[in-house]
Amino acid sequence: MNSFVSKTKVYLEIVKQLRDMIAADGLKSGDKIPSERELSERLNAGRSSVREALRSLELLGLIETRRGEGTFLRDFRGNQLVQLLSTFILQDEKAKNDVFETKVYIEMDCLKLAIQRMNQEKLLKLKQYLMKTEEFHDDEFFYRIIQAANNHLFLRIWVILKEFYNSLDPIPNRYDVNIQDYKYLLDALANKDEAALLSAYKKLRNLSVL
Amino acid sequence: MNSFVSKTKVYLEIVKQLRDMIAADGLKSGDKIPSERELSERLNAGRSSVREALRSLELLGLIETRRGEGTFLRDFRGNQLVQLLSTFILQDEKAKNDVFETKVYIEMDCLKLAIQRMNQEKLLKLKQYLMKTEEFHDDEFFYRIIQAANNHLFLRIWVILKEFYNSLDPIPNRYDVNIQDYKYLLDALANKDEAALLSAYKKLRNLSVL
DNA sequence: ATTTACTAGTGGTCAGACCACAAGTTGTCT
DNA sequence: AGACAACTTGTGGTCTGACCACTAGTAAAT
Repeated sequence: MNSFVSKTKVYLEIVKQLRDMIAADGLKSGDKIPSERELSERLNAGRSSVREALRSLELLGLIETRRGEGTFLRDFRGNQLVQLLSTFILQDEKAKNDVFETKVYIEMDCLKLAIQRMNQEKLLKLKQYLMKTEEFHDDEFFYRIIQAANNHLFLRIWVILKEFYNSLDPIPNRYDVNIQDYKYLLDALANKDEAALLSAYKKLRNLSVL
Repeated sequence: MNSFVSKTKVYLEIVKQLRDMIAADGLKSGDKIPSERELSERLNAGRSSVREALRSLELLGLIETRRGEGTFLRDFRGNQLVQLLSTFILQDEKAKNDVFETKVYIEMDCLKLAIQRMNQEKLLKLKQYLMKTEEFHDDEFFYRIIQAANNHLFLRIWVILKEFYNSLDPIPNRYDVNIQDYKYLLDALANKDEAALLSAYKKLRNLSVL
C-alpha cells in the first residue's frame, strides 16, 4: 500500500513487515512463510514488490525459495553474504595485502584467546592431528585453534579471509609448512606462554617484525 | 534471457553481470549505472528481473537509487545492512559479547599498526580533535586511528562491528568517556611504546585482563 | 536575461499473463 | 486392493505493458 504517508519504498516496508511477522509468529529456520501471492494480498502490495523484498532477503541468505514449494526461513550463517560482498569490495592490489595482514592479526588474536580458553582435551586432539603429517593442513590447524578461541564472530571473519586468501593469485607471503614450527606453537599454548606463542607463530608464518 | 541452459535465476545472473560491468568499466562510487530499462534491453531480461537484482544490491547498500535521476554506485558503509541483520541474527548474549570482544581486539591490532604507520601530522590532528571536548566521540576517535593503521579491510570490518555494537541493547561493557585516558593513549602512540599503548587502551575501555 | 512551461528520461508500482515445477488427488487398469 | 497414470492445484520465475512521481534539461514567453 502506497496511498498514504509511507514515504519509504514498498519493498522495504515489506521487509520490515516480514521481520515483524517472523518475530510475532516465532518462526524458525526451516519454517515456511506465506506465498508471494498471499503476502501480496495481506500487505496490500503488488506481487512484484513482494518479490523485490524476498529476492533481497534471499541474496542476503536469510530465506530460501524452492520453486513449486514455497519460501522458507534459512539457517543463517552469513557465508554467502560476505562472499558476495567480498567480490564487490576486494579488488585492488592493496586489498590483497590487507587480506594477508588482517588474517595474520586475527590469528594472533585468537591464539591469545585460545591460551585462556583451550582445554587440555582439545589441545591433545590438536597434537594428535599434528602427528598425522600426511593429512595435515594449515587451514585445518588454525580452524581448530580459532574454534577454541570461542568467538563465533572471529571464526566467521577468519573463514572468509582464509577462503579469500587461498583464492588470491598469486598468493602473497606464501609459507611452507614445517611441522616442527607447529609443535613449538602447541607447546607455548600448553604452557600458556603468550610471548613464546606469538614468537612461534611469527616463525611459522615467516614474519620478522609486525 | 532464460531460454537455454541458464539454470540460475535471472536476477542472480544480472547481479553477476553488473559486477563484471562495474569491474570492466572501472566504475567507482558515485558513478551512474545504466537505467533499468537499458539494462533490461542489454541483458535480455525483463525489467522486473533487473529490479530484483537492483533492489537486492540496494538493500546491501552497494547502490543507491534516486527517482527521476538514476541508479548510482555507493560508497559501501554497511549501515542499513547491519541494522537489518542485527535484528535477524545476534539474539543471544554470547553473540553480543563476541561483537564487543572482536571490536576490542581489532582496535588493539590497529593500534599496533598505527604505531608503525601513523605520521606526526595525523597525530597532531588527532590531538587537536581531542581538545575540542564538546564534539568528541569515541567512534570518531578510533575511526581516525584505524584509518591511520592503513588497512582498508580492518577499517571495513571495524565500521561494521562498531555499528553492530552501537545497535545492541543493552550495550554490553559500556564505558564512559574520560578525555585524560585518550591523552595517555596518544602519548604512548607518539612514543611508539606498545606496552604503554595497550595499557592505556585497556584502561580506557575499563578492561582488566584480556 | 530571467522565468515559466513543457518534455523526455528515470525509478516506483501494479496487474495480468504465461511457464516450470512439486505435491497431492483422482481415475483407471490390473 | 494395489499400482500406476493423468489431472488439478498451488507455488515460485519471468515477462510485458501500463501508469505514476519525480528530475533535469530545453524551449518558449516575458
